[in-house]
Amino acid sequence: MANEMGITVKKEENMPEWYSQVVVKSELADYSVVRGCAVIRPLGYSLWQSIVDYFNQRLNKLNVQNAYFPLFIPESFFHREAQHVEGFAPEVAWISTKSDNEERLAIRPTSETIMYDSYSKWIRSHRDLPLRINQWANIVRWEISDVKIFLRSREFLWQEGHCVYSTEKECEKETKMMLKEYAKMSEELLAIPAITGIKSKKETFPGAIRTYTFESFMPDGKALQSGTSHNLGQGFAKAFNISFHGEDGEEHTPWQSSWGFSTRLLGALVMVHGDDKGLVLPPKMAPIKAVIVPIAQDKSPEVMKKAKEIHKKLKKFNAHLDDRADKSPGFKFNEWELKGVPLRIELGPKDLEKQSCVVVSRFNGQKEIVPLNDLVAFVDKKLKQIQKEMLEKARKKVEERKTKATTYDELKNAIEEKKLVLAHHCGNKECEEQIKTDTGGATTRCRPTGEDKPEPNSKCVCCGEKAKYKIYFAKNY
RNA sequence: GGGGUUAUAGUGUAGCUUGGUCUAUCAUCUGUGGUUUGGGACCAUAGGACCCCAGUUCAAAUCUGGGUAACCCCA
Repeated sequence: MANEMGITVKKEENMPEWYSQVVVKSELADYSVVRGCAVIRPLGYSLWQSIVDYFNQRLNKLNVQNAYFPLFIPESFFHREAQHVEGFAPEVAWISTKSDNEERLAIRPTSETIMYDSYSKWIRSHRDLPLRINQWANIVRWEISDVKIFLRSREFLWQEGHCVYSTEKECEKETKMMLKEYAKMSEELLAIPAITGIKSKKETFPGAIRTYTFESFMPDGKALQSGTSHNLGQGFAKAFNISFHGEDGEEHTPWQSSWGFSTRLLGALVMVHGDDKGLVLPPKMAPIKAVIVPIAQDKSPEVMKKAKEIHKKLKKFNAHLDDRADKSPGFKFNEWELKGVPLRIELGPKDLEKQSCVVVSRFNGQKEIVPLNDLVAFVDKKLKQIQKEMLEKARKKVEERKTKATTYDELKNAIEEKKLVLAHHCGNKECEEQIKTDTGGATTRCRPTGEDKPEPNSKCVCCGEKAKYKIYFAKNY
């Protein structure tokens, strides 16, 4: 039955509207009265918390420490690195409250400058390196006025890691390592296939010499930049006077990297896994991994008694017992499906007779009758299986959308067909711009890791100049 | 930057052209009581709204002007 409580549009037919409905109706997040900003509700925040917990464990293993730097950045800091100021100037929000002789302050759009000012004081010796610091923070980028919750908003949450190394080699090695960490997290935790590679010159972070990226490919044929790891070279170090005494007694300029991902990942999670009934959460992300729905609970005290028993047994999965008396089972089924809970356990009088229950998987709708005695082991196994199968399913969808283009027409057609297109490119910014114009906004995504070498004597798909590398093209979020 | 559309309970809406039983429709929602329960149950009962400011008028949700906000289209 069509009802405005549920999702009223199909994912395939109108993805922007579908996305907005899923996010709001599942209570992940909500729009706010503040223009350009969204509210992350408890369910949405718990998903972010899952990511934070996972990543903090990884950071600990990688000897990265968490810290916190000011939200405000003096205007002059931006001007120290020429490309950095040029890249961020249009989207910086400024504080207008200040006394006459005070410097104007920006609200951080990213924290390189404010952090590196401190770094210059802290780093003296090669013994102080490598320095690896991460901060969890909120970020403001003001140019955005139309909100797409998690994907585009003026304020968002992220982590930014900022490391300093004594050698170029070590810096490059760890810049790449962090990208691998991101890809691993995307696939293991979020069950989202990661496409990794190097950004083109045009898409490189302002102030960096090289940007590694992991891209997620959405079901509507658009790519989403989901995390980046930048080799900053020595530009910021020079601009912020970071130097160290080497073993040789000489003064040296260190090498730096920065890397980050944001609450955008939650947007990807919704789009990749969600369906016409709402959210679908991978078990590792779901705050509640199973919900128990008793049938005829008021008529049969036995049902409630057993349901409570099961609830206790499934505590380690943070199972939820939905014992609301004023809601029918059908209502509950729909509601928990909307919220994406991985498993639903139905328990009614008919099940009690057989000492079993019905377990339904959210992501494929599969129903299984499970003996009550085997339930805990079954749930454990099933959750692991679902986590794996969700990644496989998502990966298969991405692979189906990958294609290659050797001519400009092929490229344009493939983009039109919502593909992720691999083609030769000359590496010129002007040529990238031309492609963007001709394809209705498709941009170069990345030179895929290990697959970006051009064929001998190959030419750029657009301008016909000698190709420098192979690169993915797709429309962009 | 230019053009268009809209603004009514928590949500979605009817009413506006032609001002007057509008004491504002319907559904959902929220509270309470009861009957229900294997795919969005039902009955009873209560609650909740005309974006803001001015003007016209005996009389404004409705007409006029201004403001504000949102959405859409074009550059």
